[in-house]
Amino acid sequence: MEDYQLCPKFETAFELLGKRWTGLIVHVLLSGPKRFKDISVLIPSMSDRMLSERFKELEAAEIIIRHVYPETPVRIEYELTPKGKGLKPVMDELQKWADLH
Amino acid sequence: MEDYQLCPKFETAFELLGKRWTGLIVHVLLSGPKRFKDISVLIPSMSDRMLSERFKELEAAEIIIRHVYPETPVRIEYELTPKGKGLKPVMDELQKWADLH
DNA sequence: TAATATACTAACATTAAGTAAGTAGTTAAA
DNA sequence: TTTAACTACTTACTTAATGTTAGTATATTA
Repeated sequence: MEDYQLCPKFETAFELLGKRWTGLIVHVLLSGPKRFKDISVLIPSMSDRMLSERFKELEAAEIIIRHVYPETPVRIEYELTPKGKGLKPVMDELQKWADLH
Repeated sequence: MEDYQLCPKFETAFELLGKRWTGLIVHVLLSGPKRFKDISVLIPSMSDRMLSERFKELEAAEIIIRHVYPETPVRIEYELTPKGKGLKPVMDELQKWADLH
């Protein structure tokens, strides 16, 4: 098979999105910024431990930003960066596929 | 947050594609049917054990079909089903995103 | 007879994820 | 004024997923 070569960028993308929960978290954030608790309620089968870990990875990959609002009690929100929002077409196509099959 | 509810079909899609290697395997098969060895060469960081396991899962999910050609030696090829090929737009959008970021 | 090839499988080690409980900081109720 | 409640996590431990290495079955070639 010489008709194909794997693109490294594509591989990198899958190293991230191929991790459990990551895709769902991004998908949920596409509907707007959310707090830790919001997401853990929206994806109840995911543990807090995983959410915390995924948030850190997504922040490091510059897909989300963490906003700290110094209210009482403090409010923390996670929001997609432009890079993160760029995943919308991917999610939209996946949604179409999921609906169809 | 009452402005959002997770779609079960979407969740199911991610249970599959959110597994390591699955997305890359599908992506590779979009360029045509391939043999076991071909894919293990194209994705060298993946072990045979994983490829074997993922093939079974993808076959069970009706995303790929396994063809056995009784030649000598026997030739076995894995091909995307129409359902599997339906993932092309998803992969294309992800490729665009990967190129951009 | 030994070597090579394909398409796997098995046994075991390591890493990732799941589970349950706990922490720190603050607010409200008894 | 201890007690409880809430948010955003972290820690310790268990189980599941993945990685690593070696091996199997069948056949062809040297």
